[in-house]
Amino acid sequence: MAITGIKGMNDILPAEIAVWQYLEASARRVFGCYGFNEIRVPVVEKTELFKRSIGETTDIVEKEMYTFADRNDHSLTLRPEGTAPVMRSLIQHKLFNRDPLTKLYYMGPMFRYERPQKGRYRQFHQIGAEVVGADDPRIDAQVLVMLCQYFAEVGITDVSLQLNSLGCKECRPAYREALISYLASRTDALCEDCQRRFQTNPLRVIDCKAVGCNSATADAPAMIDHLCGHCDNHFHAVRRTLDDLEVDYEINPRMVRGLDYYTKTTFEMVTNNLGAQNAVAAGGRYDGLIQELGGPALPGIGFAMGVERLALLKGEDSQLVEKPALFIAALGEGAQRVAFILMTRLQRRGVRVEMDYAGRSLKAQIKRADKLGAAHTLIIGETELAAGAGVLRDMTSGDQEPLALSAAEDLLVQRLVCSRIALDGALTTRL
RNA sequence: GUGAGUGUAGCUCAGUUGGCAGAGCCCCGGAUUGUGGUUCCGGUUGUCGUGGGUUCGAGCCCCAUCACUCACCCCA
Repeated sequence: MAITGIKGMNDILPAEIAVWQYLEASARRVFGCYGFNEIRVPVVEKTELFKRSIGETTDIVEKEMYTFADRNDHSLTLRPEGTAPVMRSLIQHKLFNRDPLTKLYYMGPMFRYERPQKGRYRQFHQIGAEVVGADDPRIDAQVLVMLCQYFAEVGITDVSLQLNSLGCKECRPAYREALISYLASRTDALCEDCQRRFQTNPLRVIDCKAVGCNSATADAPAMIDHLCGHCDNHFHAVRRTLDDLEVDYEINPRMVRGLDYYTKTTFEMVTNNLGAQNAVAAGGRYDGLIQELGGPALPGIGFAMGVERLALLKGEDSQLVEKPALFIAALGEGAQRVAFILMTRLQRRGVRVEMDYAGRSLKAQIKRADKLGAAHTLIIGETELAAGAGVLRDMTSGDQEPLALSAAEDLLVQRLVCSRIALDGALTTRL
């Protein structure tokens, strides 16, 4: 019996890696423009970190974490999300002392023990960004603009940005009480889950998708109508800035977050094209988190995107697959020897080159060149070898021209590097 | 944790009332000397998820088990 992988933890095979690399490279490029720098933190942290940040009573902490004891009986957890580890690192290394405004991004695997389904896996990947040190509403807007630009640049268009405010520790408790008393008057209409949780986590009830709950809470009080003066001003300033920047968004007063640390501005990028899952990216402000984790009272805001979900939306794009610039088709032992040396020299100089090693017919070799998507094929047979000139075939047009073997290396480097720049140009304009 | 569905070639899937294990794609070779994409011809590929049971005979019927998928839930 062969050993298989673990449920919900997937291999990303060469055929699908092009999209992943594209999504990651695009994030680096776009986030870089906004002044973000990458940070890499471990995949494992002390369990306490997630309990303190995400919240003891959240589903993630209660039943979804991969928690285990190491050989010294310390409780460790595979990170279920990225913000808490990044904040831990920021506090530990006092990054806020080097720069009052810290902008970080990260990408990597996260782990949650859930039943896998479409767009939801036990090991999944996030690309996230965090800004620490500013509570200016323009920062909220900037983060949202950056998020929207990312989606535009990677060509994922069928999404919408949902915006809400969850208030702060000044105004949320009062709202919570108002919501509980509203819900208490109509518990009969709520689904089983909501009847249980309306006391512990009433905000979750207005986010419930059960039809009963949905209609029962239709005119429930909304957080955005109960914001304190400060939060209300902040929310309006964020909206005004987004309007100035012509960013499309919808206010969704029922949107709630699954992690306890969120305050004020919260948002989700949602889609209808992911089956039961509709969030591709989500985030918000977390003004109390850093202090809660033992750091200074610094405000923060950030988001995370699900890479598997982005990849599902993006789909397979053959244009993203790396193709050889050249295939060398050699016939006969002497030609194969020359071809292998030439191929290696070109590879050393940065050209993607392929050849055949099985001594196949010219027809079979050209067929393979076509299949690999090579832009050109250099044919070297006995006659070419004797004449000292190969035949360079343009695989798109079918045009062929002689190419002196003595000068082939330099000519091909020059030519194929040029075509590579043209290809990059095409990719850039396509965005 | 709950529910439903599906397991047959590398991939997508047929398989009749229980009677020799199939197709398409992929891969390999060929269609007058050494030229790809279209077409035509030929070929390779199997623990029918696994273990039991019924039967002269099981891919098909029965029991168990495992895996996967989707949904609930939750969320990126």
